[in-house]
Amino acid sequence: MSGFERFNKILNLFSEKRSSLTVAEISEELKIPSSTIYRTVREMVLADFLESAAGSYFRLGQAFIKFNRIINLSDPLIQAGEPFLEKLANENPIPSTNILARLFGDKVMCVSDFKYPSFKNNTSYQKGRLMPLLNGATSRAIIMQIKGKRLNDILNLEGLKDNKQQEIFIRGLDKDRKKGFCKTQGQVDKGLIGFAISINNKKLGIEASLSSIFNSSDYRPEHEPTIYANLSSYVILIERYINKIFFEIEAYHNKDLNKD
Amino acid sequence: MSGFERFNKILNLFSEKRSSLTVAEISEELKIPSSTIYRTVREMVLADFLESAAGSYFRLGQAFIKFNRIINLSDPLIQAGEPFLEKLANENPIPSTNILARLFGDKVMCVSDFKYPSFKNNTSYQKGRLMPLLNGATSRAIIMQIKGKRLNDILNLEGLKDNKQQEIFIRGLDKDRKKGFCKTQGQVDKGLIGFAISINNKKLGIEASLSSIFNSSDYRPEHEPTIYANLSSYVILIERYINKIFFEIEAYHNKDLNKD
DNA sequence: AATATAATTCTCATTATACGATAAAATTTA
DNA sequence: TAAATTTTATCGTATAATGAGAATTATATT
Repeated sequence: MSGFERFNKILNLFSEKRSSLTVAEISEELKIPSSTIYRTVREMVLADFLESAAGSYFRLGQAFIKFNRIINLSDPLIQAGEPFLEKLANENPIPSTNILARLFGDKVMCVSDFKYPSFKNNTSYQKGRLMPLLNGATSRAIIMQIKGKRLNDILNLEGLKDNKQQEIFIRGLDKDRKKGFCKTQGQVDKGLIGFAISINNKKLGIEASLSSIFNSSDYRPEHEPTIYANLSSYVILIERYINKIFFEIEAYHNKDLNKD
Repeated sequence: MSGFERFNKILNLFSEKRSSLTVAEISEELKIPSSTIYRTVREMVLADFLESAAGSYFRLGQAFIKFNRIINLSDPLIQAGEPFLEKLANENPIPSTNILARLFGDKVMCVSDFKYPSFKNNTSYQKGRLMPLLNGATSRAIIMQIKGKRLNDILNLEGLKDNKQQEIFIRGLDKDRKKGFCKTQGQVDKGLIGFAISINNKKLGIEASLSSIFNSSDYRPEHEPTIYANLSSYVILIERYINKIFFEIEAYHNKDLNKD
């Protein structure tokens, strides 16, 4: 096992449920001698990736808060989209959670969310959380941007290996792509209904979606036109803003070049 | 340079201002051959610490969003304190920003903040941002919990090496500690005035503070009693809640032991 | 479409350094 | 204070990281 691999494996032992670990526990989990773990953990503490807590436990360190902040301040999608989430929530005809999600490699992650105060249900969608790739409107509106070999690779990775099932899934995506939006009910959380539209920027490598999630019990068919109108117009605004950011980034890079 | 050190150095090239870099740039900055950087970057991309963006640039990856979320959901201080920040803002006599900050190693970091809607000034205090260690009430209320050799080490690290200056600074802290609170004006941001009280939990290794920041122009001396009353009562609540969490964590660990 | 240029991966010999067993030291608990 | 646990240090060895350069792939230019 290489140094970096070990580093990564140690970090991935931490979770919502298990937020602190002892060296002995890490050593046991990874089947690696504790003398080695001690050395690695010390390095990680020194670099703020871990911090020592009470009772010889270690937990995740401030480096993640720091780097997360940098992402928040610089991610084009978050920059462009976050300001609109609250407005979208206010304009929706019924209480909603509104989500910006992005494809990272082969995972869909929620990068920003705004919940209308009176929206009761606790959605699975929360900033920083990985989403099921094949379920829910949020993810579908992202996956439907991907085609060909890459789509097949991702579907295989997600366990959809059966050729017939894959074909059905892909045909469903094709339909949604033609319609221009996704709508799913209860695929991720029971009692919820979700609507989503794709956000895309090739130049920045952004494959994302904007979605609104409602309680099925609040929802009536006559709401649908407003929901789509809202999503569509905000997606246009967001994509335009992302494009603006792209040119700013490019200008910044070019400025750098001219310095030399 | 060791493998982990390189990994860390690469990450620390990223900042708010410089949020994406090419391999060539990294190689140039660190004076390391690009073949090596390519290999390391590839590993980091695979583990989601970096992601490739447009134009052969790389930026910070989703791992930081993920781990940041785990911290948010599990950090005892954030769990215990965050729910009170909005209430504190509402109860303060004038518009304020309210901050939970913590000592990590030798750095003070804001881990949560709530700004009252009509509070105009853009404070330097934001979640995820490192704070100046020797200035501002927020930091002072943390530093004043530390004594002896450790305090000296930190002061030296921060550049306060002159013995006489150190003595003056420490005597100031002693006074604040006796008073039980800190108050500073314009030390971090001009035109702002800050009040802070220490939060402490030895068992969990938490050295923190709760603070309220106001515009100096809004502030009148007659506000002070209310400000301190608010801060004090919320610190008591927060410390009590942290203690409760400590026992929950302990119970969880013990449960684990019994499994074997 | 063809070529030029840049970006990325691969190969391989060398050396550095990460590794783990064990001992020593420091810290915590009884 | 002693006992136990946690953490650091030591050191020979094996392994895995390194960097130069070639080969491949992707991107840009004409």
